[in-house]
Amino acid sequence: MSHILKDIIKNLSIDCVIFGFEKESLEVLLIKRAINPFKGKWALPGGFILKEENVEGAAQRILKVTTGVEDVYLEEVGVFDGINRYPFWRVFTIAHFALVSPENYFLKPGVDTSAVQWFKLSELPDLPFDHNEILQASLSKLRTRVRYRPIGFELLPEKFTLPKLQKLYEVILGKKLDKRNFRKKLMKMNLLKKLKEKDNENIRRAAFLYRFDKHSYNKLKEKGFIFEL
Amino acid sequence: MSHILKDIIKNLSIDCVIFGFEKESLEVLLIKRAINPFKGKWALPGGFILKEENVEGAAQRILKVTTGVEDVYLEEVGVFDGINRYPFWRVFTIAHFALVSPENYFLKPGVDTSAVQWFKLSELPDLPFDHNEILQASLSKLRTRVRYRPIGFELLPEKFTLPKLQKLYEVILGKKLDKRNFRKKLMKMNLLKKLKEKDNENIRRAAFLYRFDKHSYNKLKEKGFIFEL
DNA sequence: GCAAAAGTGTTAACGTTACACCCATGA
DNA sequence: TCATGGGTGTAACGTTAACACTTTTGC
Repeated sequence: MSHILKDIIKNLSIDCVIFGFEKESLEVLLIKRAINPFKGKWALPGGFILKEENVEGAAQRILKVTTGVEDVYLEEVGVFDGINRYPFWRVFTIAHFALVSPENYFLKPGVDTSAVQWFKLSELPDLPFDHNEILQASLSKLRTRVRYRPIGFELLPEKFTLPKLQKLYEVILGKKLDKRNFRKKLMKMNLLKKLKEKDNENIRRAAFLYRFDKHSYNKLKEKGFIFEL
Repeated sequence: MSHILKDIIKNLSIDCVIFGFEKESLEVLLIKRAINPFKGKWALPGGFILKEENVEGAAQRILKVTTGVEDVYLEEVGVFDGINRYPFWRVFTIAHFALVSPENYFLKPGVDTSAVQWFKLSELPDLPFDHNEILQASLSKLRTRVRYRPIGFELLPEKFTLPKLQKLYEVILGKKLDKRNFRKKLMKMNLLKKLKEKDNENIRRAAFLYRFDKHSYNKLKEKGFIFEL
């Protein structure tokens, strides 16, 4: 850590599982550790909390300085408390997951990290500490959460197509969805604004772009609307 | 605290909202603080984590020594992190809620507490620290949770009647439920075992007693069953 | 015998699921 | 012109919601 010891709360850290969706699959951003313990191993980005920080602030700072990823959607997963989870002294860690649209960010290995890289869920290396466990818990929370909160959009660029969104849900939930039913359900919610533009990717027929309308969502939510997919 | 300072992790505490259901209403168990800060005020039971403890163990110990409530259902709500939430030094607290069937326990004020008492939700005193906020967050989590996990039973004695169970859900969810639909839904789940006994309370017609069948639930859960009410 | 709470089925409305063809575009 | 993925409606089904009367029992 670049912070001196007296600045940090020694017994409390943050670890983040950063999820990204790219090339039709769900990926996790790992850092290669440049310091001990586990120097040289791929691990979740993490770090200690500074004395004057709150939890969310610490998490955002740590993501930024270790990976270059900035100002992202973050959700607390829970506290991990294994007595020997950190080899040098007792550290409780507050696990989070972050949702990121990979093309929005330039990755740059930063503090205490020698590399940053996306890994497909199916090609994850074995992780040090209790990071495997944290990853599983985060994934499990993401899968439940994504059905009841409109957070899937956080994994896509601001403008996205319905086929992409559907693929995203299929990948996260691990099952195929019916195209017509999926669209019908989403459209009835009135949360997506159809744009005049189309997607210019290298596919055959271009798909219309949509934007998630956060403002409408907040208004509906106040009236008791509950997102469900 | 009765523990000397070197035994505790100074920057990490536990606070618990203990919910109980009695006389047809939802109540919260508060303790009267016997030490500073806020000596003499009603507050959530809480305390510091010991160096060799895990979080759940600490929470169970704290509940036991402060209120006499033992071995209860506990769920983590989240970390509360206000920089000045504890006036003497920086303390992050891991908030939990506990579910308790009040008649199962003898309350006894213990470590650092001079009294223990149930308060109706509608008659809560103003709480010190960020305990009002913790209480609201816990209540909100309970309300969501109770619909998707069979945890309502934790608030009732082992044997309970369907009218009591329905009342419980009505109180937590804040709306009246249809008797026939409620029973139909529950019965179809095959989670309740009807007993031969009836309730011997001072009411007119006695209601049959039921027991939640945890074993069946676990088996169903493995097969993908999701409780929903 | 009456007041108070327990118990019990049916129907209509609604939401979910299943399903197949035409369209636009680039190669 | 054909291969690829985008876009669209309807009917069957299952689930939820609405609703009223009979039973038991203590007073």
